[in-house]
Amino acid sequence: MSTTQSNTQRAVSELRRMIFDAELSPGSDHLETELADMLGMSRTPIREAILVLAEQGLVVLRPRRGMRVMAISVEDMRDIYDVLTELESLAAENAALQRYSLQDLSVMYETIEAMDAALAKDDRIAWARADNAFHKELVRLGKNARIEMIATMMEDQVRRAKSITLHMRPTPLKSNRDHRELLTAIQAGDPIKARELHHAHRRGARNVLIELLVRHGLKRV
Amino acid sequence: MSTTQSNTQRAVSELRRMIFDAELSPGSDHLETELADMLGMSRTPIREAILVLAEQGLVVLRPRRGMRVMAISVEDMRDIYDVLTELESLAAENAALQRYSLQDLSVMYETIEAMDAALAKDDRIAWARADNAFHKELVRLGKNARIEMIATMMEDQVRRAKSITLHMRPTPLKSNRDHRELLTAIQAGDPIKARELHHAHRRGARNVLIELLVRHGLKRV
DNA sequence: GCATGATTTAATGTATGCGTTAGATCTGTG
DNA sequence: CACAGATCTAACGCATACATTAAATCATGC
Repeated sequence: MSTTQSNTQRAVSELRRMIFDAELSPGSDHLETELADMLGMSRTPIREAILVLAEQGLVVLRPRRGMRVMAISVEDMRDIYDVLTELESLAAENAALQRYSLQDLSVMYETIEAMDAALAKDDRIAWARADNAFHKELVRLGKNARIEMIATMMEDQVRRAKSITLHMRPTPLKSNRDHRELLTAIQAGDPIKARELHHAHRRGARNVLIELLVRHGLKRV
Repeated sequence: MSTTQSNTQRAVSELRRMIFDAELSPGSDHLETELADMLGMSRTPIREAILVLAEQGLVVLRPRRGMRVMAISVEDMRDIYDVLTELESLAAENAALQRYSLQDLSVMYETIEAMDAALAKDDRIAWARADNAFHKELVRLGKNARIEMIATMMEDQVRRAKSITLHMRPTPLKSNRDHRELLTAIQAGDPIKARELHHAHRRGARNVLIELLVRHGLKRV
């Protein structure tokens, strides 16, 4: 590959990965020097990466105390899901307005198939991956670059919480059904129904997730 | 003041101001060295500031060609207003659910008074300031930190376009009426109505703005 | 013991220098 | 004149050095 990426970019993606995988635990503090040693580069690209992560809402900067990995509370969770619910529902509405062909909707169809296959094998990881792909594709079909960007940001912020709770929840049969219905509404060019279906779907997912966090006493993840 | 702010912070706010005031014109390119000279500091804080601005969607980074000030197209405008419409409408709904007292809503009331006063004097600048204050307060009352953050980001991105078109539009009498009605709905604790009123209000504002841009041939601002 | 001011420590903010390399310019050829 | 390759230029990416200063530690008087 000719695309030699900069140390700053590598620092950003590596730190993001470490945050998502909880190698840097939520709430923990990290000095620039520590991270620089960890990633084998000087403080300069680390500083730049930290600023980027702070803008992405993944860490907070505490002068003289390094960066703190953002911990997500139940309230944060609710706020984030509310944003996702609204924006993705608009995306669903807009997608329905586009009168996409079956061809255009093939990716979406494939993600649903993948979700079914994953459930059949009881492979939660694969299921989550396909579920994410569905939501991502939905947003893409909505044709609004800002929504894409914001949805990605919000998803990033709840990534840890979602992976923690992934194995706690009952078999998500309803999710697969919801996705199929939404695809049908988009195919049929019914923006109102697409919006309503997706709104209810996300709202339901939000409540399941919050209930899980509360039940398991996960105040901050 | 004991709060000595860093050069990076100063670079961020100064560059933001220059972008909003079009001292750095939309679409223009600027090298790190040029900006460093301009602000009287070394490249290091400038580089950091540029990264922050890029994450805020105000500039794009073009390796070896400097930062380019983001120019907003009519399509961008539509996308941004759609986001604002959805999220502020949710904020309005949530605000109505809070059952705020008259006391709690006093700021909102004051901004409406200020809008009326500004219109009476035909002071567009003051009107715009009060209008912004109303929307900001509305979002605050909705109690969702992410929505506050996103709304601010979206408003920043359309700031230039709004100030350019401020004097082109007919007297915005309807806006003031809309705001009053919304306040009444929030006071009355009617979330459905609050949402619907605000949704229509924002949608209307979006259309007025887009129509102005198109009519005046402003493809990118 | 405890509070308060002095001292120390170390993390940060910033400037600087330099190697790298993308673009720009130049040069010679078909 | 157009174009490919060689050369040049300068913007950038990064490491490093150092001054600054917040926090921690210590010393001292009550």
